Amino acid sequence: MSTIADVARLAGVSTASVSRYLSGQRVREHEAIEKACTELRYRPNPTARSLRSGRTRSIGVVVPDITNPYYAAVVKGIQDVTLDGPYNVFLSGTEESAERQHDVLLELTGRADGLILIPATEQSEPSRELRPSRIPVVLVDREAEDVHAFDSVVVDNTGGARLAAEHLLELGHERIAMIGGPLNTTVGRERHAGFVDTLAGAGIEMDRSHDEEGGFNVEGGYQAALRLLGSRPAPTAIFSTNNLMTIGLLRAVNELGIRTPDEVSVMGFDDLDLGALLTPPLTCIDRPTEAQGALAMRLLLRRLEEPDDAPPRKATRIVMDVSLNVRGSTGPVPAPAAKRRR
Amino acid sequence: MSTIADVARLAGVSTASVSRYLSGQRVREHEAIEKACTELRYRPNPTARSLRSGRTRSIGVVVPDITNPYYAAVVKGIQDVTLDGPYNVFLSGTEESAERQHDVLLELTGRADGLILIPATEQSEPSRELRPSRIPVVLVDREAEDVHAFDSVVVDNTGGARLAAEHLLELGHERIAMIGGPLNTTVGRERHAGFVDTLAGAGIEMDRSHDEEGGFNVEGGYQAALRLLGSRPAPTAIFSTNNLMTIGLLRAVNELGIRTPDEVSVMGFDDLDLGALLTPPLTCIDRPTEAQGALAMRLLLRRLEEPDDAPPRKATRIVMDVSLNVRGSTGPVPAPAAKRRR
DNA sequence: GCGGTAACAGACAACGATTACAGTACCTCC
DNA sequence: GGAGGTACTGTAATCGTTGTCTGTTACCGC
Repeated sequence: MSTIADVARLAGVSTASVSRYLSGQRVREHEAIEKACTELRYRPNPTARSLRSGRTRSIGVVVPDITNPYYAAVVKGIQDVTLDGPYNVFLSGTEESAERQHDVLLELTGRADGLILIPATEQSEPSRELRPSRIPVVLVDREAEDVHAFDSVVVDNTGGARLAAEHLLELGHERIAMIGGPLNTTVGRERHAGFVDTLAGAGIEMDRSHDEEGGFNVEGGYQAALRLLGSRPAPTAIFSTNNLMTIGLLRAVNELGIRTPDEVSVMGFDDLDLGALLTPPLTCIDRPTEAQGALAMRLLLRRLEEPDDAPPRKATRIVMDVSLNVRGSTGPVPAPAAKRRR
Repeated sequence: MSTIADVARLAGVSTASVSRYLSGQRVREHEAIEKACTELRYRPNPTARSLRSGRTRSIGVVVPDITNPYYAAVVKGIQDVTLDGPYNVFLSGTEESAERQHDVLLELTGRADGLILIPATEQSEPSRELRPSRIPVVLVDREAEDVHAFDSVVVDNTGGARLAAEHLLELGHERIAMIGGPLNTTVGRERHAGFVDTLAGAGIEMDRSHDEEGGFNVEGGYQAALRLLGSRPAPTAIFSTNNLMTIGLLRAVNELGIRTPDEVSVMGFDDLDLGALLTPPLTCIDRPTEAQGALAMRLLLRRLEEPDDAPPRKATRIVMDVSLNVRGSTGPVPAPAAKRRR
């Protein structure tokens, strides 16, 4: 690899002139320099630039698991925004482990100018690692304990859960179950509260045994669904509060040979990749995914482009709307027959 | 951020001693240095290290589209291997564009020690960008024109297509259609040849109108499927040669209200995320995904850890086996009735 | 012809780490 | 006591770039 010194020598000027030429300043020998650059196939060394300038021109993106289509979509949204900019993306996975997240954050704060983080768990308070380094951070999907410390992009979890509850109520369901996430996460809490409170507002108290927790993963959703579908009286509708648990739920329904929506209505928070192609197609709460990532990246860019002496700006918190996507997996309560029987 | 000089000052030693301490050499004042390091929360600046050592401790991973679950799985496999190593991962997307791939490669060759590349298209010969930089590259899934230039990890496309053809033949199908990929890609060619040749070997010539091309994307698969399902006589079985086109195919089948496998058997190359949960569950050619990524990363690590003066090693080409996963979407040819009718 | 001022030039010092080199202390052994 | 070895130390050069500082030149108006 040739260096700026090689170019300078070939063009018969100083390295300073080459540097100036590269940064677009007027330079007398610009023709000779340009010629030398192409001849030597010169590309400035990004590492040296970073050392000198103190900016790495990289951002770090930390997700729990890239194979989760939701996270992949967020990353895609981020990439769409970075596309024409100067920033490259470091991608790291935490596997939902607080310890690993700690390591990853420590590593990336040294290598990146800014971070987009989907926290693994909320106990794993990222403030400790992140505050001292002073680099800007945007949280996506989940929030940190100290909401005001970082910019964040989240969705209206409470509202989404309310939409789900209202939809099921409208269909006439009363024995309604939910598969929630851990209540020590904001997302878990909000979706739980939004759902339970809406039911309560309609005078329906959810049976304790119908209030399951599935750990936001496929297996947890599957086990929870098995318990729900085996309970008597069984729920006539089940709301799963994230995509992975919905997959577990569908697997359980499938294995038990239970018909949807004739015997039980099911719906999820988050669409599935093939949600529309399932039989019946999945009713769900839809939320923006790529748009969430894109928005997070724009927030981050705004921070990165701020001059160092700019007055500190308060953390921005963006809440994105979700919508109800009614397809075939929810239907009227299979009431009369089933009810009369007992 | 504190520097090695700060630590040295606080510990009352030279920067050289601190550096030696950090690299594990015996140092007299190691206690004072350790204390100073923790007190100042010292973390060595990776950029400075890179500049000095000439190694960035990063690798670049270039995929066409991270929202494709197959590519996401490959990335996951790569991450699993990097987990405990010193390497960080730059992730870039090419959006299947040769031009964008060109830019990305140019950018990453300057910032990474090695590259794992899933080429966007094969016309976009990556050799031109990559050869001069001398950094090791491993190709995944698709190959470059000059096979011997780079390590690669691919799957047995021909064998997979053969398995698919044999499966359909065993079920008694004769009017068999395929939705292939572009024939200017190795993958497209191999899957096409494997399928067509196997049919021919059984004395079955595929109708020209049943030999569709779907561009390896959802829309292409959908359009091709519409044409196939509308053709007369319609095929009794359709083989789609990648996951995206399979989604398009399923969408078309769904919209037209055609029953599988009663009216038409469908199968795909690559499993789908929810393939097992579809009704009927999807028969497909299964291939390793995360394992492909992990293997690629190990190949790359081997190159990266080679001393600079090592004798040049020939390119390694690894072909991974695929398997047939029979589920419900393929069945016996709906023969008698349909056949007799004409 | 001269002072003043653009408009550019090159030398050199950073940025933060590593490492070759050249000490310097201390110990051992004759 | 001195030679020679061991075990460490600090100084300074280096990686490739950029920005500051200090020229140097050309051209302007008077």
